[in-house]
Order: sequence, then structure tokens, then C-alpha cells
Amino acid sequence: MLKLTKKADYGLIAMKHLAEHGEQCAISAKDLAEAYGIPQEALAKILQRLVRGGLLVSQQGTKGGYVLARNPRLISVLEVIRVIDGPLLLTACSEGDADCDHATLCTVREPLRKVSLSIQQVLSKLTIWDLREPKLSEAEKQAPSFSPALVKLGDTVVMPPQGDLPRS
Amino acid sequence: MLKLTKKADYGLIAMKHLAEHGEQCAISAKDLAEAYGIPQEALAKILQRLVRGGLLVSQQGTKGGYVLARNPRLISVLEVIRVIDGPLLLTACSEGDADCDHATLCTVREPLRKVSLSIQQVLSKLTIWDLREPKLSEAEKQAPSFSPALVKLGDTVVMPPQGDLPRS
DNA sequence: TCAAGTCCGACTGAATCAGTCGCATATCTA
DNA sequence: TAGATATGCGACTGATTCAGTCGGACTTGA
Repeated sequence: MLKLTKKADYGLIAMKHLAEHGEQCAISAKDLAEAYGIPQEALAKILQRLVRGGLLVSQQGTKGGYVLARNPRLISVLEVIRVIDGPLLLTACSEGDADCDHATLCTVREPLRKVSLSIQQVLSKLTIWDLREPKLSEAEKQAPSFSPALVKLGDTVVMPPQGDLPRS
Repeated sequence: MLKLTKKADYGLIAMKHLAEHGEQCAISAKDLAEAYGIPQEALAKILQRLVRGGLLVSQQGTKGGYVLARNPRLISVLEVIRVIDGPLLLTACSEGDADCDHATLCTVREPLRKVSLSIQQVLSKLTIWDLREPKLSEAEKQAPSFSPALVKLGDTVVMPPQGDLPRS
């Protein structure tokens, strides 16, 4: 459980590839699909969602393809996942109580919601750029875009949020 | 996506209830189900898994029911989820490469695995006891069983900023 | 020994996921 | 201008997983 869907997986692979190679020219869905052994049509649908989500820009026509809409250092993994798979919630029942009939009875939702927030924050700190080269993460430590941080559960989170968030 | 199944949800609710009330006598699946409006048989199955997983002890017979196998302070949320829903993996393809045909091509797996580990650390730090009373978590801060967790992402430590999330 | 009460394993609809197909639209090149 | 190439979009199908139900096996207490 708690696993990402293949769609999100494919989406991240594509985004990472575009971050690495798509600097100049657009890359077509076909090329991406062939490069990673992903079904073309499936990937195309995912890329379309990313376009609608504002993370990619598409270019139609013969020399068309996809390009990142922003600097990869400003696109978080969380955004990609959220665009493809929808909002990620840890608890089965969403924020609204209306749909959950035992809202008043269910007493674990609140603590779990906090855990969910922690996970989201971890994912929001990781950018597409960070996926690029794992070995570079050491060097990235100094970079302002990826600063050290502390995770605390319960209702308190210590340490000032010095790090700038990737996009808000 | 990335949401817990209802089963895990029910399981956590039950564990929490047992941590609060099941000190002396065993509590039957029926009582638990009625208390939270959960289908009896569905809950029973979940409780059975928790027994097999070594987190609960079952007592058959007229006055039977379930009791926690260990101190609730020593049972992590991660354990409960893992017993009910199986090992939680962020990536679609598991650790073994055999089943994933584009193992060599998929380049995002390694960074995602680290994220997965971070999430697991967060969940393993949270115990059933911590779910008990959210208001007490402030006091629990001093308790040795619940020390501030540090989430490490790869070689760098990542921190969720407090307060609100980056909306996208 | 009987009966009440409980745990336990197999089974059946329902929902979601992964991938496919076909057609419309836009752009570039000859 | 016509053809080739590429994205954009909706509907569809098979497979997997989830949620919940049913009947049987076991233990306990009178």
C-alpha cells in the first residue's frame, strides 16, 4: 500500500528526462516512450495532464513535443504526483466530513492528517532537479533550494521554515 | 493516491481503542465494530491479520476478544499498516528488479526509494500510544518514546516547513 | 454435553487502474 | 496547397485490487 501509481511513475520519469535533455528542443511523447519502454498512448495521456496542470508546455506540429514550463529546480515531486493522481490523502476519508459517516467516531483521523502533511512536505521539498543525479545531492546541500530540515510529528514542528518552497 | 486503505484505517482505530480501553479484559470484534460503525466481519478479518502479525492476541470463547500483544508505546503505526496492507512501497515496481522490465531504464527509482524510506521513518516513529490523545502529544515530547524524528533524504536531511503547505 | 459466543478462511460484487483505439486539431516541409 | 508528423481528447476493455458477506470451526462456561 501507499504506493505510487504507474502513471505517476511514468510522469516523473518523463519530467526527469525533460529536465536533463529538454533544454533546447521539445521532446515528443513517442521518443520518450521508446526511450523508457512505456506505451506511447499511455504516456501521451499523462503528458497531457501535466500540460493542463501547468507543469509542461506542448508544441504541436512536425517538430513538436513537450518542454518543461518552469525551471526543474522549482517543480516539486509533489506537484507532479498531485497533477497526475489527484490530491494525495493518507486517510480514506477526505478532509470534508460529509462523506465519512463515522466522522465523529473516527478518532485517528486527526493524527493521521498530520502524518499526511509531513509526507507531503517531504515530497514538496524534493524537486525534479534533485531526481536528476543522486550523486549530486551532496553538492546540492549547499544550494539554497534544498536546505536541511527537521521533521516533527505531533502538533508542533520545530525549526524555522527557512527553506524556500518550490513554487507556492 | 498514496492514501491508506480503509482496512488500515479500521485497524488503526481498533488498535487505538484497545490501547485506551483494553488494558484488563479482551474486547470482542463485535463491540469494536458497533462502537465505530464498522461492519463486523470486515473488522474481524483485519483483527485476524493483526493477530497473525503478532500485534494482537486473540482469546476465543464466550468472553473472548482481542488484546494488544505489546505495550502500545512499542507498536508503531508503520507496523500496523504493514501487517494489514503489506509492505508499503512508493514505487510501483518493488525492490527486486526481476518483475520490472525497464529496471535498467527507470532512473527515478533510486531517489524515490529514499523518499519512501523517509516516509517509513515518519510512520515508524509514530506509535499507537501517540494516537491516543492528540492534545497530550505536547507533553509526550519529553517522553523518551517519542523523540523528535529526523527525516533523512538520501544524504541530506529534509524538513517540512511548519504551517501551511505549498498549494499548487 | 450442550449451547452461546467468538474466531477463521473462502467467496462474491464494486471500484479503480493500466493500457488501447480512433478521430480531431495544429504545425512544419516539400 | 497537400501530405506527413505530432499533440489533444474522449470512450472503451481487460486486469487487479478493495470492501464487504457468508458459512464453518473452535473455545468457553453452565
